[in-house]
Amino acid sequence: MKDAIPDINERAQMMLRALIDRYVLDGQPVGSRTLAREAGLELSPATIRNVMSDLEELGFVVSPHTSAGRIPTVQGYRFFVDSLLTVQPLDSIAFEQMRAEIKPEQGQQDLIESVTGMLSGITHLAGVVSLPRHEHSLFKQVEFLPLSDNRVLAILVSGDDEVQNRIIVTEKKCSPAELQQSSNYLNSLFAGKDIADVRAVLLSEMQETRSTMNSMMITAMQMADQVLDDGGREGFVMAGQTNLMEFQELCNVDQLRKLFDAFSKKRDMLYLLDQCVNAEGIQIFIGEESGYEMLDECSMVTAPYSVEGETLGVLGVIGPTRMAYDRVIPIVDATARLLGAALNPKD
Amino acid sequence: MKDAIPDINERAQMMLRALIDRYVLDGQPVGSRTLAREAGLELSPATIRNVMSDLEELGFVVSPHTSAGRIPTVQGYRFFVDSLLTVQPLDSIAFEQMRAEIKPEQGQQDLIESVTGMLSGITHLAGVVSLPRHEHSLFKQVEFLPLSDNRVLAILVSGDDEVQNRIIVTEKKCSPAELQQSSNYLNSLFAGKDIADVRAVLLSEMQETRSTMNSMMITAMQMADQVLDDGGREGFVMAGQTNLMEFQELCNVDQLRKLFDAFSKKRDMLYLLDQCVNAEGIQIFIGEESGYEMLDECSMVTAPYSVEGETLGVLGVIGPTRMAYDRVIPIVDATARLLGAALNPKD
DNA sequence: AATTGGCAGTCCATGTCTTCGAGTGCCAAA
DNA sequence: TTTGGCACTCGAAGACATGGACTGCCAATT
Repeated sequence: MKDAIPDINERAQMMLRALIDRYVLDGQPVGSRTLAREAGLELSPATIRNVMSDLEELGFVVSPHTSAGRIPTVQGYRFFVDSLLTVQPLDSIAFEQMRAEIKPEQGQQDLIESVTGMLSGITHLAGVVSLPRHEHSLFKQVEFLPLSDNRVLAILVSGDDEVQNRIIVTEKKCSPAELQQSSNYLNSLFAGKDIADVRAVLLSEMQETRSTMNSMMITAMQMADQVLDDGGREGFVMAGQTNLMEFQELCNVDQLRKLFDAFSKKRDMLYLLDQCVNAEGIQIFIGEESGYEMLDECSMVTAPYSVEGETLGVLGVIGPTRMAYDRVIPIVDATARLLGAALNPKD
Repeated sequence: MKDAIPDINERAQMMLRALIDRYVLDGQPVGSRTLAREAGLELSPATIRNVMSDLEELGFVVSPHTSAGRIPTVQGYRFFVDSLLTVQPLDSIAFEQMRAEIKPEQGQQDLIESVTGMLSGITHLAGVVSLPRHEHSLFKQVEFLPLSDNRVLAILVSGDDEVQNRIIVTEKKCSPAELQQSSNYLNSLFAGKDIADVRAVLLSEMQETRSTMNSMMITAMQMADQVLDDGGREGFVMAGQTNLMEFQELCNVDQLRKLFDAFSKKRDMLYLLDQCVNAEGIQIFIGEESGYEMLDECSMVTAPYSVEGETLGVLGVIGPTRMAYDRVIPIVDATARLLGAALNPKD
């Protein structure tokens, strides 16, 4: 009873590390014999057992039943990644290989998809990339094309050369000439401005100076309002979900189904990803820490990606709790950097 | 040896139907007792056994082992759907419900996705819809926007108001004015023409009359060439894959993995769907008939959808061989009609 | 005080046996 | 042609024994 601070001495730490390393390999509970052989320390199994007993008391490991070896708990992994894990940056050869796989020339959507695929391909886990935010992108150009009746196809080009097209419904039927007028008007008025600002201006204008506007202007404003309402056009891209089927601990169909269903719940996934977008660097959710029951057996390693200091989104991988964090972390990190670079317009 | 044509009399057919109906319910081999109780015929199990023995000889059923009931073979299903199955058209209430779920106002991509989701939602199977072909769509308008260096963002609007945007690489750096000229030129020249024709004209023009064109025209032609090369922009949309996890016969992880991997092989899936696009109405692949090993335990029910008599694509569902064909077929059929209608521009 | 070897005990995985039930095939009777 | 009866087969499920891989604890050793 001398000290409440647990005696988590160097040797015990070494053992926890060795145990996790071993457990990551095959997912089997690790016994004292095995550890004695593999830990590098010259100790007998009996000694190991004593230490393991301590680690168990600290909550870092458990045995699934009386006469089984130990497996790491969530707390065990947490301590491991926080204090024990030394990540070395990706070696430059691998980094260059990854860079070569990313072709910034392509459109943004394709870029994101190829990055997601790469992420899952390299790690053999499920890769996920949230679509970049567009909040501070610039209004570049808008075009309107008449469809049937009072439906109009609007094409909005923003400063980063992303094109959105959307069908909007107008109050009355518009002639091609009217549409042309409207787009000219909007283009001359707003070109180069920040889209978020444009919306704000638009709304106040419409309320305050409505009477002084002619009908063309009103129509133009109303259409612009619809176009610029991005309605939270957020999303994410996933790849390699089937990789998770390789892991026995996820291999019962029920578990898998839960997982896959979760992946298709856009709202939940976005919420989860949003939690990571504000963090500085690599974030690691282990098991239940994510707050989502369906991801209980899973961990998530994420990193935000950014262009010129502004964070645009998050990317990462989802895999079983027993993943090779030391290998995965640098890969996620590198991918975030590379994606940021590829999205930088002045490359 | 009197007759090679098997004596597949009415009663035997009734039994095969009853057996399949029963087997579809729970996937368990069906024994003579059960059938005697449920088939509606007033016959003893012993009689049933005799008939079953005949059906087995014909290859319509097998028993997985000596003392088990019978299950239908692929040939059994085939005979069932070809000769025994009476599909009644979807009742009008259900049909109207489906119609209400399809909103033709939205863009084509969204439409396809919602239809795919609906298909899998209603059938509890995996739904798949191939993207509509665009071969005979009309050239409506093209716009060029300068990006960095000699990259140009091209926006092509076709007659069905689909918008494609693509980054093309030009030989030399183009000024905005030049781009404007080029697009004007192309728009005036080709507006309203069939895109396939436009390409053909383009190619011959470029070769024959090159000398008489000014440089702007050449540039315009070259860019148009890149834009119109649709590079087989074909694809498909899938939904509800996780529904397949409900079926025990697909529930071992290996099988599932094969299946899911197959789903993500774009090339294979397209080939498979292409096989159905030429058929008139509902097509049914049972088990190995698809020619794809990974779909051995699966059946596929498809129907082409078309607008004004021209087939644009295929849609359908993928599920276990023991699916409720009588329920699924009318749904697939109705969906194809509804999608065709929703895609019809003059709705 | 830390480490170690030894020993009893626990628990799971595996294999064997048995039993039980569902189902078939065949035969003789109706 | 249909039916009941009977022997037989096979798989699923439970009981049981065996072996192996552990742990926990204790006493001996360093």
